[in-house]
Amino acid sequence: MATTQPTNTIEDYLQTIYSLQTEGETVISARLARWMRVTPPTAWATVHRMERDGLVEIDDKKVIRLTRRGLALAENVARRHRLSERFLTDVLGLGWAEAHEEAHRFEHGVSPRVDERIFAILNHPTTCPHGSPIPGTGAKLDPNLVRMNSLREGDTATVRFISEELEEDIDLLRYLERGNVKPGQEITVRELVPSTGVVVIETNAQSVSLGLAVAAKIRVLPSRQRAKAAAGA
Amino acid sequence: MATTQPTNTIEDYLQTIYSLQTEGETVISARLARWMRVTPPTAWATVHRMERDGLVEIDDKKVIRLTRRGLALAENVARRHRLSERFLTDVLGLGWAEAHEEAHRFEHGVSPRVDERIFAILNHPTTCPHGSPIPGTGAKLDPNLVRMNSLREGDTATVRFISEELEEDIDLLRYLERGNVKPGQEITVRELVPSTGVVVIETNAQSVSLGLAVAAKIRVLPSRQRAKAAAGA
DNA sequence: AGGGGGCTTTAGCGTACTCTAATACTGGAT
DNA sequence: ATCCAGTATTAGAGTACGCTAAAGCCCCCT
Repeated sequence: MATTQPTNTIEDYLQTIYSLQTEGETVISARLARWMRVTPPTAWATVHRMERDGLVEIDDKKVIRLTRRGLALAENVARRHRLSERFLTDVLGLGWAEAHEEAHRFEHGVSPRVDERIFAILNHPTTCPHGSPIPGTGAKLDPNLVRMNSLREGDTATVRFISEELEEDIDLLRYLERGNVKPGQEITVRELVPSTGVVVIETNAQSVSLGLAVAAKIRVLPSRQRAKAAAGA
Repeated sequence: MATTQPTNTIEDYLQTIYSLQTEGETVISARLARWMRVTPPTAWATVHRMERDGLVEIDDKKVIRLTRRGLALAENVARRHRLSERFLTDVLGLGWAEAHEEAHRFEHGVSPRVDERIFAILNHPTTCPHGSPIPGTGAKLDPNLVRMNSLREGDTATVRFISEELEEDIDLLRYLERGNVKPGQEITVRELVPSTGVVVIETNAQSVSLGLAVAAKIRVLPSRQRAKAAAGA
């Protein structure tokens, strides 16, 4: 059962599984391997250690799911991560794009006492700078959000959420930051031709091009809108 | 030569060796083992890995000394540690006694960027809350300081520095905090009888008793003073 | 001289985490 | 029916760090 504190590695896995799971993705070992930048056997072994320790369950289709205990620990890690991001941007003045990477190192050193103090100093924030809700605050992803790739040309919407998955790519984050594709920003879809695989949006009078796979991991709140198909997964 | 980043463990050893070395103590493996709370064979193996990696040298008397490279890394760790302590107390409002323990976890997550931001926000502090100089600021331990156990009854002095070694004992730190034995505090020696092994001092009208071994690890700046013997090691 | 105590060092082990190479499985697409 | 891609899994290895048990060393004190 491993009563001891999870290692940094295990904390990272917990956090990743948690993010994928809450974003409605299926978690399998191979995906974790890519995300964590380790080889498949490494991820496999680690996930099985987690199963042994009662943090996850693996069903017959090899889908990994957090147990109650794993979820509790994962929420704790995610909270520290997102709180750290807020802290690093709002108090220390780090860039929006760098925050994720820095928080990744920072989060492991945040004790409950420090968590509590940071939370207070930030005035009880409910989301990280990229829009993910901070566990423990009661905040949830707004179910009215829609994936950006499901908008149609001419649609207007407000950016609300950048997937944690995209945050792993700091160059992409920098590109989004330069293009102002950040929570709160209003956008208009200029071009969206599925066959080209590209969506072009306008933010603050600048035009930004994104691949559809990327757009699918950005969630927006449509403005007026003749409701289109998919909202969820 | 290990170009890779030191592990947290190695960072901790570097920091400990650095503290002992700059406080004028001789560093041997057994002492590190006690400080790090590991068994002698563990400390021995770790120190030898450090030697292999060019961080320390071990002379024929088994005394461990930082190499140029080890020193540079150690200063970096010590800086992050002491800066973290300042930050945790001054910005986050943690207690003086808890700061060391918390900083111990915190320091490993502080990147150069974060170091730089914290340093700026704190307005370029030169010491940690317990009086240790922060490397990189040019600050050094004042050579006029004297170990508290070398004072005589009736002497008055100002506390300037609590050894990092004492900081490992959080109960002792709490005791010192309650008794106001902190940098900046003026004290008067009420009793100091070597045979009893105890020194009794007065701070802010309260009386505090300390063992001589502890007093030897607290440095003070004597006030008027008919100079007594030892000042250094 | 002899005995301790404290320190060092070797030997042997165990866990976490990482890799490469190679072997299975599984579910489509030809 | 077959083959391929992606995935899972086994085998074999290596490093870092921890531990216990058991020698060795050295120096000091009686």
